[in-house]
Amino acid sequence: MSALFEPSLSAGLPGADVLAADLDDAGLAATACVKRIKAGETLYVEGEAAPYCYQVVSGVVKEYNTLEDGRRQVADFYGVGELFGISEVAEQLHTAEAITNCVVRCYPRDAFIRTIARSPRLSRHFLNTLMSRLHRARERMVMLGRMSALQRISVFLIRLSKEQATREDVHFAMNRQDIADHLGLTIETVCRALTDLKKRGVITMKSARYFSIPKLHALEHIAGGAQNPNRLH
Amino acid sequence: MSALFEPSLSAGLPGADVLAADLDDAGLAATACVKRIKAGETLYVEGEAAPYCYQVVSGVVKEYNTLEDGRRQVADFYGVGELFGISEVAEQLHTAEAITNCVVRCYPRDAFIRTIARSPRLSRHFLNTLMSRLHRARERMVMLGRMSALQRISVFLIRLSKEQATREDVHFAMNRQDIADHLGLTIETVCRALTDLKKRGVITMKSARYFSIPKLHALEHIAGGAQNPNRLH
DNA sequence: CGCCGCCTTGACTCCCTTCAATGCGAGTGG
DNA sequence: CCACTCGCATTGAAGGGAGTCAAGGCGGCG
Repeated sequence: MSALFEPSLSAGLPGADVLAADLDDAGLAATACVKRIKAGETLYVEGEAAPYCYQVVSGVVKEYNTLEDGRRQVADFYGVGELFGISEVAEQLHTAEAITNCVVRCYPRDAFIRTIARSPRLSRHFLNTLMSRLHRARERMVMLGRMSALQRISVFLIRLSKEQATREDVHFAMNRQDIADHLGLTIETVCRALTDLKKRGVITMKSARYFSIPKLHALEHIAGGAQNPNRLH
Repeated sequence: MSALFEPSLSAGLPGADVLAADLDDAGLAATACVKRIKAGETLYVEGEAAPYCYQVVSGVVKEYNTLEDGRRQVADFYGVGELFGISEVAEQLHTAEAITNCVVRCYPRDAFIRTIARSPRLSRHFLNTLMSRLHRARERMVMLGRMSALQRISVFLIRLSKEQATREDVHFAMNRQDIADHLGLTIETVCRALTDLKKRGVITMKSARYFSIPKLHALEHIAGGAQNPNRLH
């Protein structure tokens, strides 16, 4: 479907995980199965047993946590090639849901970990994946803990733009609610921030799901914290 | 000095990292050196080269990022036994500073990674460490993105209490500013939340650096999101 | 005692949320 | 082709939680 995130892989940007080919070499391909899930369907739910871990073959998946009151925090979005659904315990820590129609490869968790640990090459690769995942999480902590709504949106738009390796007609695979849940905002605040950026001429939007960045420099300046925090309203 | 975090290690709670003994076995001890740093001193700064990664021998270390305007986001606090200062690139992503007087063991980064990857046992152990670190980061994202000040403080107090395995005279190794920077709040808000919990009788404090939890259940209830978000003021 | 760093409290402001209404595009059926 | 609907996105108005600014309070130490 949409090519979201794919460019990041071919470009070698963060997002490239352990390659399927590598896993094949290690004999994991035989144990893996492939699953198709439609947009909006849930792959697994927080708390349930985790016999498998997954890799996106096509489409985009989101992982999130739900609070008692129903609000959600989207931990991350995963695109083609990315691994997800694996943790130190055999229990899912998040709920995973397909944002677009998806194809995912499922690896039996225990065999996966055993195989990875046995191969120095895979170990190293997977360690790097985890460390860079941790890095991403840390960057998001800064965003959630210390940035204004406008800054968060700016950072997010820049990220999408980089992943798709273009400043023209960058695509939102996720809806406004998902963006809000990812950035720790409400859907209204997301809209208002986007409107604000449009009014400033920093971005343009040909539809709700596509934007361009005519003034990347200005966007980066806002994202970077600009002396004047560039608040909303 | 203070025993903060130590109980967590003996209790096997998250926090126990690759054991020094294991690293010794792998022949890394020979390459490691030990360093003493006084409270308040900086071990490394965001952006500089990262020839080493570290493990806390005694004391408590904080890792943080600084924004243009000087505000900080404390990514994590590390206690005895925990590894820190390692990422997928040979560059420090955070600034590390000693909160108390500390002793840390320094491992040459490249040798460390190579050795880990070569040993299935160490690989597996380190993978688990990273995954649980990622888990912690994700939990903090929920906290930063979706919780009120009172909830964040409650979660933090519970965490400290668990790590020190007591509900009596739990110790803050860090000052209020560090707590604020960790929880994405201001120092004043931290104080007010603590005062609020004291007024409710949920916690008591014999001094600014020690607290007890007479009503753990109530604290957990507040941390858990309580239908009524139990806002501040 | 008096200084100094850290902590606490108060008053006010403001960004973001909340609540509510409207807009808009896609799909459907008459 | 158009009316209708439904989900999603946008905009407006009002209120509140946390930030900001400012003034003490408290404990440790020379």
